[in-house]
Amino acid sequence: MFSKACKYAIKALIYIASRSNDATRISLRDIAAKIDSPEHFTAKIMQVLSKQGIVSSIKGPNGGFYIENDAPPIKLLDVVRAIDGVQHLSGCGLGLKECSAHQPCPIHNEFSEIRGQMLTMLRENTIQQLAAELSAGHAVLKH
Amino acid sequence: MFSKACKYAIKALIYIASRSNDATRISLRDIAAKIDSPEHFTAKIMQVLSKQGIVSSIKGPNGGFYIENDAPPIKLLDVVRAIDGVQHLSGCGLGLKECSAHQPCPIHNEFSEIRGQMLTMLRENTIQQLAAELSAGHAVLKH
DNA sequence: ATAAATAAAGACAAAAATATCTTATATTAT
DNA sequence: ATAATATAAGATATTTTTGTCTTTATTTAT
Ligand code: FES
Ligand code: FES
Repeated sequence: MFSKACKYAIKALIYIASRSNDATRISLRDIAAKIDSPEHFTAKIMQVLSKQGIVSSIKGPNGGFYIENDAPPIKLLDVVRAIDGVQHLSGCGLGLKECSAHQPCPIHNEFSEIRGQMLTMLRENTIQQLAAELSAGHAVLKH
Repeated sequence: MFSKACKYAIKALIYIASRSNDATRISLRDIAAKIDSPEHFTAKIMQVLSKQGIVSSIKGPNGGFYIENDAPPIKLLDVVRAIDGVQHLSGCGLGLKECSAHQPCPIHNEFSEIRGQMLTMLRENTIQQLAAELSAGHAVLKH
């Protein structure tokens, strides 16, 4: 559904958000440990998120990643778009060059409806909301 | 969403079904041309489908692939399961080792609902039905 | 029988995704 | 200033997916 990179990105951001109320910076090592991801691979993903302005970072001792307290909510869709690209969420389910109701593939109607629900879900859910779920102990990021 | 292999498989089967009323065998070359797929890669996929009993084949001149007229309907889910595997449709959206309501990831509720709708769609739609759409000119398999 | 057509099988290659390792650079604490 | 910490960047490796090529086996038509 999503690439591993994208899953790591979402989990990392949720973890960071869940600890960003107290202005602490979260180190890469800590992130990788808490979401059970390869550290250096995660680093690359974080760099993309950082460049896109989705997460902030500070170098040096006590440095790390953080999300501003007054930052606007980060939609899941923003993250998926940044990592997997938009084509991933608008392309034809059967791989036609473009998805259109004009020249649809055989599953266009059924597929595009579900894809639309997925898009809605990704638009309506924010990293901050999900971080609250995590903080409340209602969810986990690793097993 | 689905792998390329799986997309090719679905398209190939729909094409075959759309021409299987008249007991003709469809050659690999014809399939690849009509669904715009690499011929030998498609061959491998067809072999998997053939071994799983999803499609029938006959060698030699005038040989090719076909679907019995009185064959039971092929659910899209059967095809996805054969090519991409079942994990693809039951695994956690964020990559946790297993998806469970007991130890859910932060997007479990939202994700599993959509995944369920996808499963329902794949169960309710059959290759034969979609082939009819194609035959009626309501859909295409390539651009 | 022979030749032609075709699926089947397997070796090989290329590309993409994922993962690891190394070095550079910036920042803070001492 | 120096050392320690941590992000940033890039080179390299591994794995998976996708794609290509070659050979074999089977069947039909002649
Ligand atoms: S054309 Fe295939 S999903 Fe829209
Ligand atoms: S636990 Fe993640 S989707 Fe169910």
